[in-house]
Amino acid sequence: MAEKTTIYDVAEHAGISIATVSRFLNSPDKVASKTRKKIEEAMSKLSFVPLAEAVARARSGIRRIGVLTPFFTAPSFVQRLRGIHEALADTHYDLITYAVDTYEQLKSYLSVLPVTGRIDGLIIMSLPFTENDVERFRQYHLPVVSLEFGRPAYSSIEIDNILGGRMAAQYLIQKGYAKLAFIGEGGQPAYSLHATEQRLEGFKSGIIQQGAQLLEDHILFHEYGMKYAVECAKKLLKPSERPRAVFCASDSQAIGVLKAAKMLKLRVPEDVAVLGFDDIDTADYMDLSTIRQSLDHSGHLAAIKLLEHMSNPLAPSAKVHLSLQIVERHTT
Amino acid sequence: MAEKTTIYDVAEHAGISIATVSRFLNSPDKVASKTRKKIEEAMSKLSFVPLAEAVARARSGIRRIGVLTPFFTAPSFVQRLRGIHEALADTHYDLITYAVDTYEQLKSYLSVLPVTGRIDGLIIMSLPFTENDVERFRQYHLPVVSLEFGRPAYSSIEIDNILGGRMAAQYLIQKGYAKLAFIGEGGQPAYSLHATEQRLEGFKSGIIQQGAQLLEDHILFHEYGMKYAVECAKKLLKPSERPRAVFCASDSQAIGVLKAAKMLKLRVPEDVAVLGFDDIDTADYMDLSTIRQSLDHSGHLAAIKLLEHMSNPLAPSAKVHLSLQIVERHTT
DNA sequence: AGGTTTTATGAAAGCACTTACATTGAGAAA
DNA sequence: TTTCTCAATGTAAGTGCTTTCATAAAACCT
Repeated sequence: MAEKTTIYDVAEHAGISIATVSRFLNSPDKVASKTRKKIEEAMSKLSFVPLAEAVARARSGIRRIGVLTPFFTAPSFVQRLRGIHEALADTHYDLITYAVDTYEQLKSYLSVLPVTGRIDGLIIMSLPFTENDVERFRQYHLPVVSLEFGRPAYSSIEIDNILGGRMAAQYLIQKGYAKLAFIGEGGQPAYSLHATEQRLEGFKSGIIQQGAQLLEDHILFHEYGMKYAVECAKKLLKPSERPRAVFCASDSQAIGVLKAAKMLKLRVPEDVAVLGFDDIDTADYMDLSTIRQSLDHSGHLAAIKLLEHMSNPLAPSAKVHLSLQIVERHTT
Repeated sequence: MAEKTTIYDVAEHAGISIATVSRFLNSPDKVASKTRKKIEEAMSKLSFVPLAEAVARARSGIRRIGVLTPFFTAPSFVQRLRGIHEALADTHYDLITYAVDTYEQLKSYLSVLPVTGRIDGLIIMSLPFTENDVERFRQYHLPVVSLEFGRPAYSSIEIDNILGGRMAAQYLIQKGYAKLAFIGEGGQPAYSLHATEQRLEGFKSGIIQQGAQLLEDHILFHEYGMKYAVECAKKLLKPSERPRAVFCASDSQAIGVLKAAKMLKLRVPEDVAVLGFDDIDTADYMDLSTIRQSLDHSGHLAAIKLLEHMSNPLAPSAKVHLSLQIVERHTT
């Protein structure tokens, strides 16, 4: 059996110390290019492959962070992912994305990930988990930070959806719109996360407070997807009893409304005003007024917090509440 | 770092030495049953899992695929990623994304990833690499499939950008537009990938063939980003010598042109027609005519091909050329 | 040139375990 | 009782790699 080549062999062959070889493996930019060349040469000559087990042992960790995310299709998830990536860019952590499609999958990941040792830390994005899961995370010492959903006494980055709804109401009413409507996503119960409902709740309460109108007929839910959004919006905008302004629980939906309005030859905001939620990249392109929850930033924060938990298991868990911000563009 | 319990903890808890614990793990019959009991007790109480075992399990059951992608901000990357994820969904592969920001980073990943054994297969997305890199991949037996960029005799999923450009020209001319313009992304040389240039080349050749007009002033490049796109489009659309139709090397840019047109109160397509490239999700929302390269599908294909290479190292490498398709909506 | 900061490197101390070797104390044989 | 085994356990030296710290060399600054 061929004797394993180790970094010692490589080091000897290249006439340098093992430390430098190791450094080359982990952060090549810290090694002079001249040395780098020598190492590369030696490694390829000896066809060296580091022993994963030894690496893991020496690092006492696998250096991987997992992200549990709804099967990414919604832009908002991508933006958060971007924030996470950014925060991890100059650490030595690899990012593994676990895209969740069904409730079963979610359950399975939640129970398996802590045990298998595939990751050193986990970010749960916009997905619900139970106190049981938390218990398991604790037992296996898996640090977890969640986004857009939280558990008591467990770190998370959240926004105040109720407040967001209220802000929307206040803003629209103040702009002079009295007959309001709401469009949200129904669909998958597992993912709903109350976020939509909370936004609606806040919206309602704001409306009551300020004395405007939100007819039952003007509260609509539809499945995730542009088609549905457009369809739904058409239904909303057609009748004579048309709302003056529509608040959507997400930008994607707002874009659907925009499209429907165009098809019905309605001017925005002259005939209907549209307000979204999220401020995804596209919102800017489309001049959509919306409520910004700093998506990139929230991902970033989650990653930072997770790193803290990982480097210091005693770090107190904390909930971060991101502030929301009305972004006025040309649809309101 | 997940504070793993070690055999030291177990040993301490059981009041014996680590060697005995280790022995218990490896050959339990060498340990007195009384001691054995104590160890078992301590282990279960501390929910101890030997690191090496965890590593081994993590490595044997689950393999890893890396994706090298431009720091993802462009929707087209995300869609391809989605396709990859989808293809991997019911396999036992974890997906690790490496977001590349600079040329140095790219170089570093390309040279280090094959060596470190962190991944079992690699997908390179829209990023250039050299024959040298290919050599290295071979040497370290790392299966690689690339997207939107290829190497001779190496598996990749590509599209014919020149043809795409030609299609654009043909289509626009046939629609009756004679004065044409082109907008592409300049910016980072590392990422450009010729794609833009090739599309322009094809566009030009198509125009020559059919005898239409493409003034030098009507060929513009700008940096990546919506701001730049809009700015650039404004410049293009302002003067009296305005083009009748604009072909953009990407949908994002086309959206920028749409926005600029709106700001300048130009009707689309009555005053200017706009044709994009990619057919990203948003294109549909915006009713943008475009040339579709099935992004999701290409990611999917790449993943499938990679899996094939991984399970059978002798599988012949192959280039897949995806076909392009004009999607006519309402901007042309 | 002189001093200071930066960068590249090596020495050596871990990491979580394994294992060869040493030690201990019982029981068996003398 | 003394000696000899031998099973049960501990000690400590590896394992291949990472990482901290110190140092030497190079790059910057007046």
